[in-house]
Amino acid sequence: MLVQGQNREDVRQHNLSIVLRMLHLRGSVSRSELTAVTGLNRSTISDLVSELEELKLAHETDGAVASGVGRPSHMVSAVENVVAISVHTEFDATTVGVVSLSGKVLSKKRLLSSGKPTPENSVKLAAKEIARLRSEMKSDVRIAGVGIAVPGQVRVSDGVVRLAPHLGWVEVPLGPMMSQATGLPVFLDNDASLGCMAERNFGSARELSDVVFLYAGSGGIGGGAIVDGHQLRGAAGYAGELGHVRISAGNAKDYSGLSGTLESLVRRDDLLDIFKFDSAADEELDAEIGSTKSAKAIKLLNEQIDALGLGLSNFVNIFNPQVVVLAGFLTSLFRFDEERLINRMREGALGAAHERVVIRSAELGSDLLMFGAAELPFGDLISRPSNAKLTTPKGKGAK
Amino acid sequence: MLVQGQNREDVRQHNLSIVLRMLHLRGSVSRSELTAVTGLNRSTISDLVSELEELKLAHETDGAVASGVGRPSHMVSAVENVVAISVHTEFDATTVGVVSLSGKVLSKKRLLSSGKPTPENSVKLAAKEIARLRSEMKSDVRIAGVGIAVPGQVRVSDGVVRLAPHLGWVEVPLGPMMSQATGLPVFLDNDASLGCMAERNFGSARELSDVVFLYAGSGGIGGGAIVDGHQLRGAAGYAGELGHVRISAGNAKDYSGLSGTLESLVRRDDLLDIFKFDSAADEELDAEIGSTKSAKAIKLLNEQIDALGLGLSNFVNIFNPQVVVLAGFLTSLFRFDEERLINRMREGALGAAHERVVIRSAELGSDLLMFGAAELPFGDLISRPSNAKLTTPKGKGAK
DNA sequence: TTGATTTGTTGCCTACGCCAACATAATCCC
DNA sequence: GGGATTATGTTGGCGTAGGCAACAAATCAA
Repeated sequence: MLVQGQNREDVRQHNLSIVLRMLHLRGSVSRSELTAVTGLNRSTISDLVSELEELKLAHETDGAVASGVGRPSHMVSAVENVVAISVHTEFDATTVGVVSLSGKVLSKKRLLSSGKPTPENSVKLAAKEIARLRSEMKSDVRIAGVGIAVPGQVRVSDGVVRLAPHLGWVEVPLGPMMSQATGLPVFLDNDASLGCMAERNFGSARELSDVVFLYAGSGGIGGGAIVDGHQLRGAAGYAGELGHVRISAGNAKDYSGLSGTLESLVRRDDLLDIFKFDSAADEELDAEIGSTKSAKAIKLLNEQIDALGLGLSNFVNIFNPQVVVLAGFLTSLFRFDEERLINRMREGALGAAHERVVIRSAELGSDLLMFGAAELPFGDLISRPSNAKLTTPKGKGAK
Repeated sequence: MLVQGQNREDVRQHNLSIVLRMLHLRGSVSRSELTAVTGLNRSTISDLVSELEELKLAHETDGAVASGVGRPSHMVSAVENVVAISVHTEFDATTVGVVSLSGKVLSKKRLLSSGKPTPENSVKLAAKEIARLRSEMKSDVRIAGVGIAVPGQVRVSDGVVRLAPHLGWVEVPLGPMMSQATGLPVFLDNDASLGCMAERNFGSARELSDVVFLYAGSGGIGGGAIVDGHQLRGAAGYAGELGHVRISAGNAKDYSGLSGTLESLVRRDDLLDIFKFDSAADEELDAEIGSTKSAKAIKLLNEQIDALGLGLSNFVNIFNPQVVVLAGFLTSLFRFDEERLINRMREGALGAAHERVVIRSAELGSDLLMFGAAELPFGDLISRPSNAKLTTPKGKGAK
């Protein structure tokens, strides 16, 4: 039982947390709104905001907002000079970006690598870019940490990549390695789980408590879910492998060697083949899907939509979400025939669960995993604002 | 965003809650253990226990427990005269029981009904029994409320049974009806979800944070899950329909008209047929399964085990639980060939997720849903111990 | 300008968890 | 058996942080 008692310090931390989280999610909020949402007293909010200002995590913006009669309320914002560094490791590239606590992607750079990336090379590549970024930062910037989105199963407890089939990694202690190379606190998680969190915090599932998220790229289908406001993690952090759910007795295998799974039935490569692409960006593929007249292609698209719809119906039965968010080329499938996908989903789902569920495309595009990975260090920061461990660009710890 | 601020009262409620919850779950706990687990100060625990005693929700037991050197610690227990009334509505019977806050099923009675039960008749039947039980209770008993386990989808927010196919109920406001008939606070939820919670709180998944639960009876297969310590509910309360997950393209339909679902492939009726039973209690069926030599029966059992294993592998991929708990005749399948079921589950699950998962049989037997349904009113009571609304047997509100 | 309304500020109050000192009841060891 | 040790219960006082009330400030409506 993880039932911890609460003392006064915990209360203060909790209240600071919820204020800071709100600033983080919405960028800036008026004080009166803070009192309304939190249910705390005006004077308490005032005190909390002051403390966050002293911690240099928030500041009052001049632009007061008049919402009708009465004295206008001050706007409070998260600062822009507290940042997280996001890393996304992929088969052929590593992307490194900087995200501000106020919820903006400040920079993003995709570093191409050739051949299968070894963990060592990936870390070296990312660490070098991080060092460069830090050398260019102003001295008043403070870094909350590094968040890494990994296309595979991550043991969150010790930062070990348990298995990343597409990268060919097994039991790689990526967290400790990156921490060693950068001197920064490092957090990692599965890419799709982080994508889910990003869409919930900043994208098309904002403010929702129950979300199912599916992301399909060249490496297969990943999934994530928000359950009652919390990210689905499971006992060891491996939960949410929605692409590896078996929905058919077929023999086609997915990237993990399982047959009949959603991932084996909804394959980007199959679409590339039929359009005779060697490789293509999502935008090209999307354009082709939107304009194709080929009967063969339409047949394949319909088959994929049917399989996806079946998978979604299962997830709806299991999670009863408010919204299903699709990302990657799944959005192209959805746009190709929205009605078909929705119908397939409804056919397989029990009445009550699907009644209100809607399907949406992801909003965050190529920033998705920059936002997502940044949520890991920011989450740590937000959960204990007054004990946060921040680092200056030059490497000194800063309070 | 449901982020509420916390004031001092909330802290007190929270601390009272966790102490009371611990008493409820374990029956009795020593004070020293309370301080250790909660992390609160000895004097604070002392104060909290006193308050719970004043509220007549807990009392100190004489039996001090010596755990080695040092002054022995007092045992604190939940009282036995605060009770919840559990109701389980089924196709052919309604079961009504009384469960104490200290975690004991004090009584249980199965009331047979003939023909499809209308909601009105079920309520009347249960209300009559509840009135009888109340008339027999001592005057110092206090009732936390009525919990109803319903074999179907329940909209938790307003206590409406959205759909219970086996009972033939659609949009039945069972909560308000029962509340009207008894004058007690009424809570309801899906039977399998409640079974899951019961096994987590008192059965074979005790103290675990991530649990998948499958219950199969004559009415099909229901499921529930515990995710990060919280019951899986979904946006409207319809989550956890694990029996209706499609795992095959087959044509057999389940009780909700969906084909290829786990429920359609693992059917109790099929086993009854093959053993030429008209109907049978789980014990009879279990004995027959354990002793059969019939090749046809063995083939069917293996097919069912394979289907179940496939379903479980999906749930393991999705939830990454510590344990999978099986109830109803699924335990017979499990016992028939444990190895086969485990292997099937592992084959379909990704390595990392299945490494540590174990399959267990439910422990609570026929008390399962009595415990489960009681958790609803008790959960309400425990979440706000000092504002609890308790009722005397004679119907007066008692503080 | 005056009144109404909402928000920010200030000083005081109080609830409740913590702490330290002491009392108590067991085991351990000679 | 009796002192030493150890763990727990008890008591009184302290400090912190959220609530509250009164007042100031900034808007809108006349």
